[in-house]
Amino acid sequence: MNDFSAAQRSRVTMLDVAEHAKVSKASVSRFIGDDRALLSDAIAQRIEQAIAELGYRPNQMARGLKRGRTRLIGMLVADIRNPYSIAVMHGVETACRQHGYSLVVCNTDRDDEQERQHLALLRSYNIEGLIVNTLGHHRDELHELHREMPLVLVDRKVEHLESDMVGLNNPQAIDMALNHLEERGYCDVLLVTEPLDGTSSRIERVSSFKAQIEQRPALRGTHIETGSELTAQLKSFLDTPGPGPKALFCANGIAALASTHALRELKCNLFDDVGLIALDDLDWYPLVGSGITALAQPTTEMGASAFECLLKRLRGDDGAVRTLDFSAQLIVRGSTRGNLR
Amino acid sequence: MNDFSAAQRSRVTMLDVAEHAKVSKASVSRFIGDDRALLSDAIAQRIEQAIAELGYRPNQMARGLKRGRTRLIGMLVADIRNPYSIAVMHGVETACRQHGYSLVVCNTDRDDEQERQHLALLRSYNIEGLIVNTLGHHRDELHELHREMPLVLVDRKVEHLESDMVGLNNPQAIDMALNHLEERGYCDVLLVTEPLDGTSSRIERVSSFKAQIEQRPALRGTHIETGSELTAQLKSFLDTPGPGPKALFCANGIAALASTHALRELKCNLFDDVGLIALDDLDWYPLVGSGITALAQPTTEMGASAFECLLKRLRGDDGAVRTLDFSAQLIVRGSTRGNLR
DNA sequence: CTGTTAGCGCCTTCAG
DNA sequence: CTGAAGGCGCTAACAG
Repeated sequence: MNDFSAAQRSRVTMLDVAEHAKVSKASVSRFIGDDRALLSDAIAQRIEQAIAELGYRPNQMARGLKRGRTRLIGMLVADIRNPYSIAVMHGVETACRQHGYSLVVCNTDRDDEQERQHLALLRSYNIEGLIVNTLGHHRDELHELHREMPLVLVDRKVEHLESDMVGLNNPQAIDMALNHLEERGYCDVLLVTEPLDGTSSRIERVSSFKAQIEQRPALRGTHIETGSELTAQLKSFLDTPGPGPKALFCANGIAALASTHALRELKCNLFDDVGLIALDDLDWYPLVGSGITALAQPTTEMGASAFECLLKRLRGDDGAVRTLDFSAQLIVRGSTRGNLR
Repeated sequence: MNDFSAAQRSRVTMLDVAEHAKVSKASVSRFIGDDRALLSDAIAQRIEQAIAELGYRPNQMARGLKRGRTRLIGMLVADIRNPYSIAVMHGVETACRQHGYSLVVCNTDRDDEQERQHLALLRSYNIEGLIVNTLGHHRDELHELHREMPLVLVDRKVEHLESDMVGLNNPQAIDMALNHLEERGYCDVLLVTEPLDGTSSRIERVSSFKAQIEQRPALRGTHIETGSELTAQLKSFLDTPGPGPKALFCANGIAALASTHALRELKCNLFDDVGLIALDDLDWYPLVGSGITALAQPTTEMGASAFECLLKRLRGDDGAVRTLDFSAQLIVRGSTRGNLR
């Protein structure tokens, strides 16, 4: 087996190609780049053949060094095990590839220090743009980066950072959920969210919820956060007599998972004892009890949009900051059938 | 807003630091690298301060270009939406970061052509090592890459490619599953797998299954693949009288998802009509019916091991090819309670 | 159209 | 211990 610690040096370089084809490096460079129009057919063919024979691959690092274009996009993700993030990332990756970019993903595990490090790291690799799906503390670093490259926020805002962002139209989604619950005869709604923790989308959802509940005399609304107390809190919600049929509204997939767990611990009959509607649409929603009604986010599309925002900026667009709000889609399943006993 | 298409050029470079600290670039370079022992305290401090004042970050691209070390690891994933892959990737990423490496992830969406492109791409970025979790067609490319850098296969082998690999001890896992089913009184086991498609781990699981069924007179075993016929095939399995209580054995999380879907379509009473044990342990397993019994893979650990294999090779280890087989862990839930009606 | 000449930012001999 | 000089692989003016 080879000694990789010293390897690399053997790779075929532009000079090799040039010599093999008996042309100058510049011509090879032109062939590689978009300047092929400036080459005679004869020479182009010689180069093409030399490249094929030698198995030459241009070194992106070197190109990047020279041109300042690495074709690398960075993405900062708070929690790589959150299906929502994965889905968005999938959209981003696909769009990247279609445009000849590659994606470097950094998972912060919700840790601020890791966010710092990753930010520094991405910068050191000369990424051309950054997609951020974390809390975005380290405002200074972020600002500095944003001076050097375009930036787009996904699902969460960062205060005092003027950048494009793509996310869900939260008020609209809340409206859809409450309309649906109301239609199905639920009166007493408990919003379950992950701890707010300064996450803008969570905060928005809670405040929209509160505001809209105010406007709907038929509904009563309360809200809690996931955590070790969740089961007890749900029990108390279910046991306390209310104005009528009860339903949970889970603010994302993680909350839905936790809530369903808790309901099972409470020996609830899913979902005859209590209704449930959840943001995000995970593949197991149909399998639980009578199936969980969902408000699906167009995650792939959102990821693609995030990349396209970046691309526009990279192409020189310096227009006003854009905010893209996507609409959720209601997918009705058994958990909001409404015929509660 | 700035013009990013032209930007970059403004970043502070090693020369800036050198001038600011009134030393030579070489000294700054030594400071950055591990040669700090060769610097006087006085000069080191001047440099340190200059770096801080200017907010200097070494350019990894340039370093990589010169030294052939990019601190970049590539990972090729067949399906980024498969929770197993994500879990492994999370392990890899964490290990990478702990050792100062970064991870470039490429998702092939199970497409051979994309695998090709991504392979070429990763090479062009001078990654130092590669983790492969795809079918690994394009043997030539892979061989060529493997001459240049260490390679480790995850969960699947590639014929004629002598490289380290980490995966599950499949025969052992099958043994655990069958033991458990037998203990619980099931006699008629249907293995549900994704289409084999040349995926070595799937093939291994099926052949282990067949071989071990032979050895167990108390069990009857058959197997099918997921696909549009799945529901019909399950129905036929359930309707055909057999030697005794029936159980499904899903060969991975995807198969478990599909099978559970199908069982619901068939109006099965989960899991009183039929038992179920599944490889992988997804977070929703406890939520379905009486809960799905799982054989969990130590995914994080497997990812970390994959990276450590790479690291050893990078550090010069040229010993024999290693194969790391991890053990699954049985997690018993309601789906194999066994008291079938 | 084609080749020559400088570097991009950094590391690494090789002399002081 | 420190600095000067050359080059990693590639691109971008310049000249022909």
